[in-house]
Amino acid sequence: MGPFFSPHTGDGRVLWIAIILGDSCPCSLSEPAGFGCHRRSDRISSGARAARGRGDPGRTSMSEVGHSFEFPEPPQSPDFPDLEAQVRTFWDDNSIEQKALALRQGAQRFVFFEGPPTANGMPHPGHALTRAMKDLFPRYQTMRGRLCERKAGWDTHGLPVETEVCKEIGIHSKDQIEEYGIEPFVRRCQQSVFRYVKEWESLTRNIGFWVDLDEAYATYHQSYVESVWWALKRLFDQGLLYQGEKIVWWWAQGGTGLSAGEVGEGYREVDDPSVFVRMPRLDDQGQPDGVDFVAWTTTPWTLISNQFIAVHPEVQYSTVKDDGSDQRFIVATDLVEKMATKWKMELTIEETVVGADLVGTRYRPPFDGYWKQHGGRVADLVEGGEVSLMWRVVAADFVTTGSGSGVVHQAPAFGEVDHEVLLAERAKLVDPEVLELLCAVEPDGSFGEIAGEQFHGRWVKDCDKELIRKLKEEGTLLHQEVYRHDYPFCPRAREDALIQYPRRSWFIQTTRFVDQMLENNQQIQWQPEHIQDGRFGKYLESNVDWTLSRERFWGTPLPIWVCEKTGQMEAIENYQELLSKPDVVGQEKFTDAKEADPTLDDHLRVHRPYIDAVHYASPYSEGARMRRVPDVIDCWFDAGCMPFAQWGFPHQNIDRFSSQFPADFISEAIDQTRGWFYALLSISTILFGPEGAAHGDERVPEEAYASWPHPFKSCIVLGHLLGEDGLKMSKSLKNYRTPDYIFEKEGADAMRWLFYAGQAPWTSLRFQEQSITEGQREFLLRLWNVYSFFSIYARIDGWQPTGDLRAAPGPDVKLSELDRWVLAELNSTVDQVRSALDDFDNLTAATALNDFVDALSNWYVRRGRDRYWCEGMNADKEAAYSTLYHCLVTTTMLAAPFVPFITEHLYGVLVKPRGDDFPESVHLCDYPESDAQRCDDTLCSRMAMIREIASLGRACRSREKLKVRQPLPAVRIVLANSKMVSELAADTELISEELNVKGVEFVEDASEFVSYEVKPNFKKIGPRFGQDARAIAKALSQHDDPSALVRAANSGQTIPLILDGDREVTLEATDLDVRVHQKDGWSAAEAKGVVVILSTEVSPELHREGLVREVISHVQGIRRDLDLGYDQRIRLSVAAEGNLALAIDEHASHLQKETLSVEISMQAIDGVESRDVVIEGASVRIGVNPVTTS
RNA sequence: GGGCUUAUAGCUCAGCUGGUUAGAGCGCAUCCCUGAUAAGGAUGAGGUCGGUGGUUCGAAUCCACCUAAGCCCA
Repeated sequence: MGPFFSPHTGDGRVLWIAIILGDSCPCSLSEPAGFGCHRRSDRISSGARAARGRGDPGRTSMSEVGHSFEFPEPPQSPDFPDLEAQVRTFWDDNSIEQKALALRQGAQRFVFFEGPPTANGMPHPGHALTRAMKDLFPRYQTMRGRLCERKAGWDTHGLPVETEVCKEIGIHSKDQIEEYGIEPFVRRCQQSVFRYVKEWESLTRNIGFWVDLDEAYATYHQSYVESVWWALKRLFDQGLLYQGEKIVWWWAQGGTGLSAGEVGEGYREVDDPSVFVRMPRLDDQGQPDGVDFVAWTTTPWTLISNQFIAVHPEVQYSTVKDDGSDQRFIVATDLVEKMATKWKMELTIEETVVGADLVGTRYRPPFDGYWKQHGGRVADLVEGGEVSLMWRVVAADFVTTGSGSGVVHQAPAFGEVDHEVLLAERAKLVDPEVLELLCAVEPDGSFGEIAGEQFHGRWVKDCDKELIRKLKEEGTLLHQEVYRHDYPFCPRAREDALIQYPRRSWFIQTTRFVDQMLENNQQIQWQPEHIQDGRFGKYLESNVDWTLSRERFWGTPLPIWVCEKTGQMEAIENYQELLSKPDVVGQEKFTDAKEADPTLDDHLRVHRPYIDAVHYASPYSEGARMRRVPDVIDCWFDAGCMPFAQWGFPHQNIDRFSSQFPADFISEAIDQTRGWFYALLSISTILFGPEGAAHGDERVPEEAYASWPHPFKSCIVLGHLLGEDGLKMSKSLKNYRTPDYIFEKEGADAMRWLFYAGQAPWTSLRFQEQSITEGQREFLLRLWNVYSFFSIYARIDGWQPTGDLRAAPGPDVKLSELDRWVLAELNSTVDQVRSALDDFDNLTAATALNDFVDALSNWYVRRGRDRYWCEGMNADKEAAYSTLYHCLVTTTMLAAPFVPFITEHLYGVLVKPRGDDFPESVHLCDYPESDAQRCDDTLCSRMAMIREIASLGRACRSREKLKVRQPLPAVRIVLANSKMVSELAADTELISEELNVKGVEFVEDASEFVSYEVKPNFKKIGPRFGQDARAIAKALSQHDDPSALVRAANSGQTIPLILDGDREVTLEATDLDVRVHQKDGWSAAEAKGVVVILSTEVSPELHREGLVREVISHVQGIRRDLDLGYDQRIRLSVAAEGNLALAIDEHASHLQKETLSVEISMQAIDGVESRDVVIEGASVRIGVNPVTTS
């Protein structure tokens, strides 16, 4: 054994490139600057590495020698945030995003609509989720070869903006805004709109959402506003935009209605009075007949404005007599007992009728104000005849007997449902207008004159007590109690109770299009599916006309001008049209302001108050002027116009609109169901549907009238992101971290992967930092480790891929079975990922990718590691490298839409060193396609069985406390399906290596080790035999020779079976489900269809072999502690005695090979790093001395 | 009060159109590996699939009701 004995060749030649290359570092020859060195001693912290700068990920490392190159050295452990920062810079410097678009010019489009966020609030992790999801599919489709433009957008209007500004200047009521001045107020609104745009842009950039921020649309821009105006004009001209009455939640002190969202914020539990009021029934002559309806309400102040009382048409009502006083009342029959208790009366039922029979009966309201004016009036019915105008019983389905008396007081001015009753009653009249809305309350919340002197001018809620006292005095009040319920208050003035109040508003007649909207909806691909007929479908079915107008300041002005004399109205579609009107004046309000302050945003030209100042001569009345109505519109309408307004259509960009309509894909969170999703669908339906309002405008291209669905074909509805505590993320709870924190710590890819691979996108997700780290380890790091493994050895061997981008192993490469297997898995993964992504299913795609990377790392690489260790190149090693490289590159490309940063980096280090023949970015590549030739289901299921067997073998070892290091004589395998035996026969080597056993034996007649259980294959048996399935199961389980059944099945014979002693059935092999179970007394483990029996006898020879592996293990540990390079030679000394010494002697060459020892000494060497280890209780001194070469 | 959704291991979640041993990851316990190593891996414990009733030969899966939570509306 010479000093330079080579463990590989055994003849003293030193073949290792690493050793020839120099004293320390095998990569020194062509080390690209800045890429570091793989030697352990060269290890530096990630921070220091970042400071050194590793160059851009696209850096090539062409060697000086011809076309050959070397893969760059992977860092010891990846610093993802650092890598991502480099990738961002690479994208920016090389305009990759723009190139991805340019590359697909002229290709079939994949249309994506960006739902505009508001930039006057800070983005939070939830926005990272939507942005990640919005990025995945466009990125994928681009790689699939389609052109996907992504125009960013901002939602800029609405009450939230106004509220923010109000907070800033310390005011909150509408009066105060007017006092402050609409002009400065609106200008402040405009200035605040992009307050957090920097944060939004940085989130967008950091998460890797490719979207064109430079060409972003903003809803307040003139061209956008004018598109909205165009839509409104079309609606107005078709009679679909009208003025009407609506009951709104009204903040009386602030003089404004509140949106549903704001009202929702302000609910709290309060005690309100609950009163039962007598309303005397009237006979045909209009005289009380001695029976009183008992009506119930929790808002006594609305009694003054009473118009009807309502009963449920199908509920039973009884006339009852109070035995004490002889008074008679009408209440719901079910409630008689309850009322008797409440009122402390003895009530006797005299007569019972159904509610419908009471309808039309007249009564007298508790207050006289309106009664005096309208008490005797009647109106003509459409169906003929007449009816008293008010104060009669009406039918209403919402009446319940859950609370109150079953008879409900109706004041349509102060309740939306009550108001609907009024509308329904109006519809029955020949002249609906005669049935006016009674409202005894002024807009400021005080009673009007009609309420009488006592209450006039006072805040209604303050009057409840006195009102009740008055009723009591008059004997009208039957009973009073306290009712605890939730009631809304102004969220910005916590003491101000809101009231429902009628306002005149502008409406869009969406109800006329309900059927079309439903039809449209049916064609949309929703995820999750239940949105279609569930939340969204139900919402459409219960559609009410869209309340468009807002009595506010910062929003798209409603483009209706009214003749001040005649009330005739006109809609205007853009500023230009306005200027073309006769004798138009007022536009100088804006130009003057602009002159005074040149920084004034030009877009404000079309906003309040400047637009309000513009008026023109009325064509309807000589000398009269046309002036704009004061309202602005609901900002949801703005957002819903986005498909055409983002282009300024139809005033410009007609072609861009038509090529980008409808969208293939949109995605937002669940709260957008009634928000953006509804706005998009309804506006598109009423404009571009078959009966849409856009018809007749010749600027509208044919493409706009696309068949359903439009304006979006598929939609992923995202769940909400929850905080670590499982609660909704909220600023006040401080239960979330900003996305920035994650970007800096874990990186964007880790966060994206969590979103895609963690759960279905619509489940609400608990955002736990820990799950980000887990996903990172499980997928990103695992992939990284495979890459790292590959690079280390490819560098050592100087291996280089050939062929095209993905460098699939060519026909001359001698693939091993393991290679063929991993290639089959790879190609089936390609298929799965593609079809899932085509179907907008990120979870299935991500799971398939994850499984593949797991198989690649934990089976392919692990099982094939030693193929890369042997010296020099050979056919098998070539196969191993080319297979692994092909898998890595393909996986990188497959994963690119999911984790765009790390894949860009991997592409940079795996592909770009090969030269300039390939796309400069992974995102400019075509998405991998599978090679059907490589798919092999049989091989895959066979390998799955081998992995199962290996797992069972390990379970046996674990149970017997036998380390894998200890070789064992044999493993016996029993398969339920004997056909698999021949398939697996070729794989015995794999199994024996994995389980460290000397022999593998497939046992067919295994009654010694296992017992058979034969069950029916219910899936086949069930439909065929129905009820007899159970009897068959019983007969099989009680069969006296199960192994005979198995033999019959395996040989393809039919199996006759007697049921319950007489009936006979015949089964085939496929009707059976054979299981094997281990018998006691053997070290065995079982799974479905297989039992593995381990032979645990350790002979002295095997024991010594185990001992040597023990020594090897320790030596490797020492090598690692000494930071030795992977190919560093050592001199080894083992001071061992007895059995151990014998073992070492016996297996010296193996020991040398495994530990890269040039020589082994059985005595301690002086001056050498050594350590004492314990092997089987005995202390052993092992010394390791690195060989220095010169 | 109405609509929709959800409920599966200690935690986070899979479980395809019903098929008889309900899966993964994390955590935990035990252990392995050490030439991907400030990594990696295995094995194990842990579940009457929210409850009750029904349909069915068979239900985590379908139906009804109930309970709890979330979202939306009122």
